Amino acid sequence: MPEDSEQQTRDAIMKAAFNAVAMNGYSQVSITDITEEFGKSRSLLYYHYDSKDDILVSLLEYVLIELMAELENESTETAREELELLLEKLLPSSNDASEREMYAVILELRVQAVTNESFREQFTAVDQQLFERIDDIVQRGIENGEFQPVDSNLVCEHIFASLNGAHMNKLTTSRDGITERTKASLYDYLNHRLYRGDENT
Amino acid sequence: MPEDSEQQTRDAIMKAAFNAVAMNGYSQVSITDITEEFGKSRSLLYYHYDSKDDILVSLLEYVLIELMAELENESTETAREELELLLEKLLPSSNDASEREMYAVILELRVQAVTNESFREQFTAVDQQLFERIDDIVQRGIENGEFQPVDSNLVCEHIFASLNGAHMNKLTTSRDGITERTKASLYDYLNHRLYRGDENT
DNA sequence: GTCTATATTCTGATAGAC
DNA sequence: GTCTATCAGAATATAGAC
Repeated sequence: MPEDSEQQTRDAIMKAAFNAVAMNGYSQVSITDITEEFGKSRSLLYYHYDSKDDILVSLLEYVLIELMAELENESTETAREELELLLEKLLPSSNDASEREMYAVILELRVQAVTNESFREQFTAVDQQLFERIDDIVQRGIENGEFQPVDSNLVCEHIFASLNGAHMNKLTTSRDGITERTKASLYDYLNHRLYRGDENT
Repeated sequence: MPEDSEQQTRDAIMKAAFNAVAMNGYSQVSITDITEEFGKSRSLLYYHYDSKDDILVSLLEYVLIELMAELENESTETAREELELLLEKLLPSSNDASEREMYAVILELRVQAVTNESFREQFTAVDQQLFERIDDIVQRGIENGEFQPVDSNLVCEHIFASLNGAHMNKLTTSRDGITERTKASLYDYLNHRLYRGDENT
């Protein structure tokens, strides 16, 4: 099923917009910046999209779809494996620059949700999906006895906040070893609050 | 010690810039917006500040100083009291609009740190201070036997990430009861990981 | 210190040729 | 579909009067 060329061009524009935002941040990005990343003419953007706003709203959809695709389920033996696989994707320890770019762009877009209702709706929906995804895993773990019988909502909410906070810390400060430390602290939490085995200290 | 009038004007401009960012977000704010909040002429801004950039960088300092002032120590009997007093300030449950504005503006500014080195330096320094503040309390609690003998760094890192994530969730999504739920999940964590008393479930 | 007026550059967007 | 040329308006910033 080959993509038609209209869709290819639109994708290329999305990639250009992504790079432009990654480079200078949402607050600085202009149509000219996107054009330069795109490599074609400025007016061509307007042939494929209605306005700058249209491009940026489309970028949000594009990025969120890409994110959710990366988080697709893989079948695992245990709930714990599934949870840790998901967390590893959501909080990659690698210093992979493209992973960082991805989460940086999402953060830039996310903050627009503070003052932009349509952005907020999209993030609300994605968070809801992600929350349910984690909740399913935790409940599965509780039911089959892998996990302690915790209040799943409470634990998921906490995992969720930790993840968002971890990205924030990683992307907006330069404290040493912040990624690894935040991650270790999340696993420490899971060890004590969720997993079985009396390794409590 | 009455402030001189130069400082008063600069403060008024800072408040105007704060309101302008709170209203439309960092990415949309213009000198004209700030002028309208300020109520005087546009060029007066340039008499007191060098440039738009200068105003925004100064706003960051202004807001961070205000934040740190709000978190000033109060003497408490127990470490737990001190910790919870601090967390209450950092994560107010009230739906106070001005508290929300404050954290919204900080978030807007914080995300600029992704692509702006001087912003990142400032947030790194503030986070470092705040981290040490929490770390002191936790260590005090451990030493006097109030808290469990945890790895203080690990626990503080986790509290820290949860706080940032809580603000993010609150400000960029509309999930129901998100503030209370995130907060409850943090206290659940403290109950099980830090406080003594065998209320483990 | 504060204003009005203006210079200048940049922005988003369109028209029209190919 | 893609380009060049161009518009109208908004942006930051400055000059100069009071």
